[in-house]
Amino acid sequence: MTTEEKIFESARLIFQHKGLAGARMQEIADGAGINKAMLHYFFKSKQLLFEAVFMNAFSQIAPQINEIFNSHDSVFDKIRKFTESYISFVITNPILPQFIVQEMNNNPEFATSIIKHANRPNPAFLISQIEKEIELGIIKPIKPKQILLDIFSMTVFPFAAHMLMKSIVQLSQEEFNELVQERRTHVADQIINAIKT
Amino acid sequence: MTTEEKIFESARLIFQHKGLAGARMQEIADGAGINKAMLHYFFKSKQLLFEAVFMNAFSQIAPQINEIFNSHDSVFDKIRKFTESYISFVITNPILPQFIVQEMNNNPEFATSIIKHANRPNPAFLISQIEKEIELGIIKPIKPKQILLDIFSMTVFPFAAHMLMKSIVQLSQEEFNELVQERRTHVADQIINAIKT
DNA sequence: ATATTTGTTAACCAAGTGGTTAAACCATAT
DNA sequence: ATATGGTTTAACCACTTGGTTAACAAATAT
Repeated sequence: MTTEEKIFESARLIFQHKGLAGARMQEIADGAGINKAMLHYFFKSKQLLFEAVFMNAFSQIAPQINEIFNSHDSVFDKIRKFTESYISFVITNPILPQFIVQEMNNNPEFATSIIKHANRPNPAFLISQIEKEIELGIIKPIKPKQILLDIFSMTVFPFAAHMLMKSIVQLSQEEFNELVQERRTHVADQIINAIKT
Repeated sequence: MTTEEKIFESARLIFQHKGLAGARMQEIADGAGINKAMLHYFFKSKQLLFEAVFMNAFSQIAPQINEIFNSHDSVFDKIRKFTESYISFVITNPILPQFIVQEMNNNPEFATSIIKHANRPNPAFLISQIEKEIELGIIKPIKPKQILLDIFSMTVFPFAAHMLMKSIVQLSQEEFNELVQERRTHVADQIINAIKT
């Protein structure tokens, strides 16, 4: 692993756990096992190092969404594939959703500007597909964007609000892990049951 | 408004927008229009001032949940009442969910210790009620805790992940506001349609 | 009236912050 | 071998951070 990679990895861990404001350059350097000056040698400033980490995180999340949303499956199949693959992915990267949510909220100007450049998810095709299936009588007449909010909410929230959910629903870590595994199919079942005619 | 209240209000605004790590004592003092020393005079330290704000936020969220969850309504009525009243509440306090979620994730030791003392929501009664209605054939056999996760996810996530949802689902602020208003009934409809036999 | 407690301020402080610099290190090309 | 380029470090710097102090003002109690 090159020094630059060691820095990036350490920065990723610390930024994702403490956020931009909570992270310390010295701590990132210690985590990478190198001198603090190297951070600036490779990444110029804290802000730019953070942006590298954030862009990387966001670019891991975005393409998956487009790939499935723009395929040629039926809406129900898309919902099944999306929740299945997305929850599987997030299970292996559980801090990612909360990191992206948090930094987009805390830094809205920066976040919105970044996302215009990145190939952000585009739900337009899926939305028109839902409208068609509503006309065909396959799906109940529900605003497509409400359905999208439902899907993302049920998929992502238990990870983004990990500690809050553990506390409110009174879950042990094992119980949480088990529920979240089951959600790979549960979420699609719930959504489809709710919207099918 | 007393000086202590002015400090608390200013601290609330700044902590909720920037988090514990991002907030600056000087900025809080400026917001309250008083000298920085007064913060320590009334609240001893940044950590304690933060905890006062956090506790207050959490105590606004928690009791509502218990009140509805432990009433004598049917499960479906509870779901309708909860989503309706909770979304209405959060519409008037839109930063609250993201604040609580963020600080609980960034500060897990503190958060879990706080919540033991506060009268945290207790879903035990509602869970046993769901189990009963499953046996009676009113509700499909679904793990009650999955249903709870579904309810909280669909209710809270659009607020907690405000910026992300606006970006991914491509919502203007007006569109977001409209959808969120409709969600007061939409969420209950979706959940009930998904779980009723 | 006067002592005492409570509220308020400006000035200060040590520790930490992100960031810089100049010198050293080290591989490789000449 | 040695000049050259990128890599790495220790020491440093200006500035910000949360927090303190000592003096002062303003109520309040005596």
